[in-house]
Amino acid sequence: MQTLSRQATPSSIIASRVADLDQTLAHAALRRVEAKEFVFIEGDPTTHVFRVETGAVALYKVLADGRRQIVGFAYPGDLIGLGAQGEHVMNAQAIKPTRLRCLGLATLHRSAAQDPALGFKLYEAVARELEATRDLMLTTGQRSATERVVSFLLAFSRRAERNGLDPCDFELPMTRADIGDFLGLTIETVSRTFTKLRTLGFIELPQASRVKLVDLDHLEDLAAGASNQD
Amino acid sequence: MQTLSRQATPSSIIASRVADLDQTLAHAALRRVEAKEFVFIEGDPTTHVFRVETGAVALYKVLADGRRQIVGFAYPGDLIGLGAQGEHVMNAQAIKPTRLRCLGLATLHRSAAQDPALGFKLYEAVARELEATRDLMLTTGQRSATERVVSFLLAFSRRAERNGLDPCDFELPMTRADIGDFLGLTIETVSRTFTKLRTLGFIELPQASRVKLVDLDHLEDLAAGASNQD
DNA sequence: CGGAACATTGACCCATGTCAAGTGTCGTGG
DNA sequence: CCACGACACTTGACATGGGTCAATGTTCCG
Repeated sequence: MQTLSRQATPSSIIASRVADLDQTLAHAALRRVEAKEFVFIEGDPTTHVFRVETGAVALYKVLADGRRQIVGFAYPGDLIGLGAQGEHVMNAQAIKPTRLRCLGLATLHRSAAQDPALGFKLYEAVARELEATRDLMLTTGQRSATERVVSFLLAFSRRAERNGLDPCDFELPMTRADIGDFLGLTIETVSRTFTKLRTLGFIELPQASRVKLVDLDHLEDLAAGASNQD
Repeated sequence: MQTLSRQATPSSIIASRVADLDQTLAHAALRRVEAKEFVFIEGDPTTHVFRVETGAVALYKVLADGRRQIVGFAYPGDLIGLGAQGEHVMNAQAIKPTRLRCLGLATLHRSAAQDPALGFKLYEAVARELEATRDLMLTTGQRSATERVVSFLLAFSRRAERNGLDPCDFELPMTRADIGDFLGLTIETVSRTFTKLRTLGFIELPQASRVKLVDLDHLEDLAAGASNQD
């Protein structure tokens, strides 16, 4: 979820049994969902928290007329369903075949009542998501189409790097429509921007979903707002 | 902070000593800041959490070239500074004379280590903010200028109502620039939209900062996306 | 009373949306 | 193995909402 933000430093003062959550999740029930299948939808009672094991999930809200805002993508290691009170206020839909660990909320609450470190850890997890969401807001609220797309690619690249993958050659799990609904742009604008970046020689696109970042320096400049003639 | 979302239901399973936070804050040091004065700025070490007692505070991030995204306004009762790890990643600036209660983070962490209910309460507080931020994202990412401004006015109206004030006649504490930077619009567009709503007879503007909502029904329609010819 | 900050209004323009063809690409069934 | 259909993506032509720039009005405070 912390898609557009740098990694937060885990500065918990309390660091006793914080492994508990991972522990519990490791033994939790596994659930498989196919691409396009929902993990939960708006209005569902919040019964579980999920951790993505493999695959990817899009989290989004929709307006009455169908306009859609993806508020984040969840990749392996990310938690989803946290922070909802009573019922879900958004949809979680797999964008590729995905495996999830499921943790009952009742269990979680019971544990949190006993273990202060756990409550604190939940707090930190949500705080990181909040941070990521605010960064995304800065992007959709203030940046141009090119800046948005480049920020998105660089954020994805950083994530790949953190996970020990090649930060300059990766497969995007989501469609252009997903990227558009994430960044507040249309499919066409996303596509045109990709083409522009390729023409400029900053990226390569061997296939639609495969991206190779060729000129990091210039990309960083674009993300920072060059071409606004400084 | 939950500016653009409906009130979250306080469904804490654990509801023992949750008054502790309010208790502590009631006795905490009071700080006064003038309009335009900062409560904290980006990069400041996170030493305190604040609760707004009176006044209003804008929370915002800035891009290198000065573009600004306000991610939320904090009004009396709202907590600010929660969720930051180590150092602040945004600015908190009073938009009118404001009084704040200050709570040392060390104290807060110490309490959270003892009282599971407190940790859980912090979690819920941040979760509510996350929800509000995501709603705002839906607005800035997908809605037209008119929809954004109307959503903003209606959200403000609901807040007034919750606080026992007149939901249809209120004083906006922030400037047009603040509203623009909150909604991802320019000052001029905000101003023109206000004028348009006045011309349509949906609102009145006795002064620039005073708004009277005259035709709630039509405003609700606009916020929902009427005029997109349905 | 004067000036600074804020707000409004107008004219113009451009980035991005919209609409409409095309062009892959992939999976399925003949 | 190929043909077909369904999607996803790209590209082009055109339209427009909202940004930019500039002038004017308003409010408030010293």
